[in-house]
Amino acid sequence: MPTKWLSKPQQQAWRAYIDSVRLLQDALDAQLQADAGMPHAYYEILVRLSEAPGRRLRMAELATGTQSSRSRVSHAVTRLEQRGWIRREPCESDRRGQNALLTDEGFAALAAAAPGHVATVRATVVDVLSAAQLRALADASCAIAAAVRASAEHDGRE
Amino acid sequence: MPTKWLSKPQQQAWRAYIDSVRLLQDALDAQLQADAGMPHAYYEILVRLSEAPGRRLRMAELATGTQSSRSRVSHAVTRLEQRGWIRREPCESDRRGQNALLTDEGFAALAAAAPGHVATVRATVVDVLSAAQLRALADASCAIAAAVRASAEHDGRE
DNA sequence: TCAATGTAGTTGAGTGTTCAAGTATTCCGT
DNA sequence: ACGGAATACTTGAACACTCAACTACATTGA
Repeated sequence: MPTKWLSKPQQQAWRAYIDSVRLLQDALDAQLQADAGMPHAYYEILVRLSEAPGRRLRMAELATGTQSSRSRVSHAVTRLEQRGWIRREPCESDRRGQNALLTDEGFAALAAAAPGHVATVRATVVDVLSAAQLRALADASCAIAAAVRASAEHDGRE
Repeated sequence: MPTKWLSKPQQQAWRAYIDSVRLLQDALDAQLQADAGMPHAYYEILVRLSEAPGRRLRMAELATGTQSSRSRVSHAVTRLEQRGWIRREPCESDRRGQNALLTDEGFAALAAAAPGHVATVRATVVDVLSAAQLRALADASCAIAAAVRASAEHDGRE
């Protein structure tokens, strides 16, 4: 099957999108690294844990919750454990499992980092889009996420 | 100033967006790594060079063109040079400068990688959104990119 | 002309991510 | 009950990126 290339407007849209994504991610990482000493991915891990009952989650849940690989989470938790922000504990019901548990220090670090992060998110995304634009962005994002998951499944099952 | 937290719909939109971004970037990297042996960032470097007159660009232009830091591009070009896909050459007009030049092998590698990449972009983004959605995504992206650049400038000048 | 300042690019150390391979445990079918 | 397959998680090596420091050249202004 011959490749169906992108039309001009499609290509422009794609580039605008992917460029903005790179800029935004770098900005988020830079802000959190400078002000809170952690990359954005780590911040998201702390957020998930802080919202979980008992501030603890199975490693796999943490991975799916943050759209990450198990390996990534495993390494990240190791790092966060070294800083005293997370503890590991064995899982009751499944002896293969581990829970990651947010410590009080971790919660404090998250609480300290949150205002600056939210300010950045507002300054770069939420406050520069109209409500309708933000909704449209969310809709498109859901469609994209679903498509990525679908195509990953496709690849997996052959 | 007390932090102005995100409203519920704002937070949902933000999470949908940032989750989809992570999924998509990982998918793009995985596809290109598997099929073409390079990460997405390297692919974009080759694309920029392929479109430039004489297939060559100053390092700094390459950096701004790919929304990257100079350091990132410098490391990447070193790596791509080792694979024979890029060559460096001194710049005529400014003896501090370097041009990155896409080799024929590099162009061939890009040509080989392009169909698979475009297919992924279609399957995950372009073909799953309506024309209107894609336009909306592009608009939002432009606003985001502008805001990121503006806030970076803000930080820089103090 | 010359010193000060700015710009272009590189480098190395430290950090984060991926990939493949590993261990340990649980699940499933017979 | 038991052997094979699946699941949960970790690990180490290779790779990519960041940050700060560095060299080299250019520009500015007195």
